[in-house]
Amino acid sequence: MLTQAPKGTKDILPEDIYQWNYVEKEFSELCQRFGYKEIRIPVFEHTELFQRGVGDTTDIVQKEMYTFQDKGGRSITLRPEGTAGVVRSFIEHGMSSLPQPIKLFYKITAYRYENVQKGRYREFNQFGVELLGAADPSADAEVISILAMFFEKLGIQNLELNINSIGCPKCRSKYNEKLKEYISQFLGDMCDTCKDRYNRNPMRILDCKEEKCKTLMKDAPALLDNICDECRTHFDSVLEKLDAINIPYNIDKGIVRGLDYYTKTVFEFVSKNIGTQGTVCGGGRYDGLVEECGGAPTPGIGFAMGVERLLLEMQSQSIEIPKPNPPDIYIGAIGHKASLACEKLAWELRRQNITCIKDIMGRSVKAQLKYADKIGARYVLILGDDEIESNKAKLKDMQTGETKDITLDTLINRLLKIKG
RNA sequence: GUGGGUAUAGCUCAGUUGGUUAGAGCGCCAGGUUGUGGCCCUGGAGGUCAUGGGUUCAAAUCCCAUUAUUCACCCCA
Repeated sequence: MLTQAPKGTKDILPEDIYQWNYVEKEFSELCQRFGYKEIRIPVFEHTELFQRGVGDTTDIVQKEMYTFQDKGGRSITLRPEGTAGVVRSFIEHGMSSLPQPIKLFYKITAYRYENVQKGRYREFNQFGVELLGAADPSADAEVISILAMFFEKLGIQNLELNINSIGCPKCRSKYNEKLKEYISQFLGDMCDTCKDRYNRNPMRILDCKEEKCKTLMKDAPALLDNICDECRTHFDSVLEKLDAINIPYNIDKGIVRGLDYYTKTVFEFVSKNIGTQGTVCGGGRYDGLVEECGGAPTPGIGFAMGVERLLLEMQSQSIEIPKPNPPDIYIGAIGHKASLACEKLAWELRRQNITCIKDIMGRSVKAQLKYADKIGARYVLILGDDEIESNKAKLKDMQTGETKDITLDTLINRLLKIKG
């Protein structure tokens, strides 16, 4: 146990970190290109924020939160997602009096106590965007287009965009009545969880994977066919805008996001080849959330993307991520005098932005060369007494194996030139 | 919370019907004359055979439990 990371957590090792750095950088750059600014929010919040924001009836709040009491007796929860914290920050810092809309993005870890499987961990990483203060369908389309462009930028193909509208509270309560009426005739034949859902959140029954429930629900009225005129117009307009920028989508009447705050547009990008947890990202509109959390009524829309799933998908599509450059030069020293000269030289090279590795093991020349080879150094310079005397050294090109005489004074310029 | 698979060196894996001191490849470290990598050769370090019980003269091997891991259900990113 002592030497084992807790269940559902993972080290990201030095040999893999370039992949994370790459997608993080690409995401940040793209968001900024759309006018979004990064926000960093706390890893933990007051538990009630998530109870209120994510919703008391959700699985996340009911059984998946890392909740504990701090030494001051407060109930604290590790964030299970990012939206609630961002909304809290929006309210706390009075962002409604900044020029609207507020466009934010973030890169966070999140925590859910669930059983682990492929593409699902207890500590996981999300990239997210929240757009607050814009009620227009253009906002929905913009947020979705960030994702489409992000995938395009990374070279990811064939993710399916599924989209739906789950209406506003008004049409949803009407629909819930209608749905319950439909279900009531054979409620007795459904699975236990669905019986439970019937009272708490009947819409979830549409999502049940039990065969018997599925067949019973086959002819159930779809929410999308029962939303009010305003929601319908909004939805049609979102689709029209997606068409205008050639983003393909499937209308999926079955999408019911698992968080209570969603209204109107909900969507997800799904992969078929990274296992059963194929949702790479999901999002939607949450026009009631800011008010629910104590702010002025403010529309909002956003998404969250699972970075582990994103990387899985990139691997499954064999997308190559640029690897970091190997060291420009390795400097080896023989003897005391040389090692002092070597310190000075390495310092100067590094100051000039040259990646320089030097011996700190006191190894033999042969071992130093071996090491330089293993770390992929482009050049090797060996310094001994002779070189210091003559102020000349042999610079070895590790790719060709050639060595050339070079005066030490010109080394830096020479390397800078080679680097381009 | 539920079900299946798996657990031997840093990594990938052998290990016979239970039978001496548990192996290989890769990796790591050192060496193969005086100051030069890759290939080759030699040597070395590194294992509580996941943990705890049980059966047996004898267990990495058979049985039970626990833990971890993995895949799936549920749910989600």
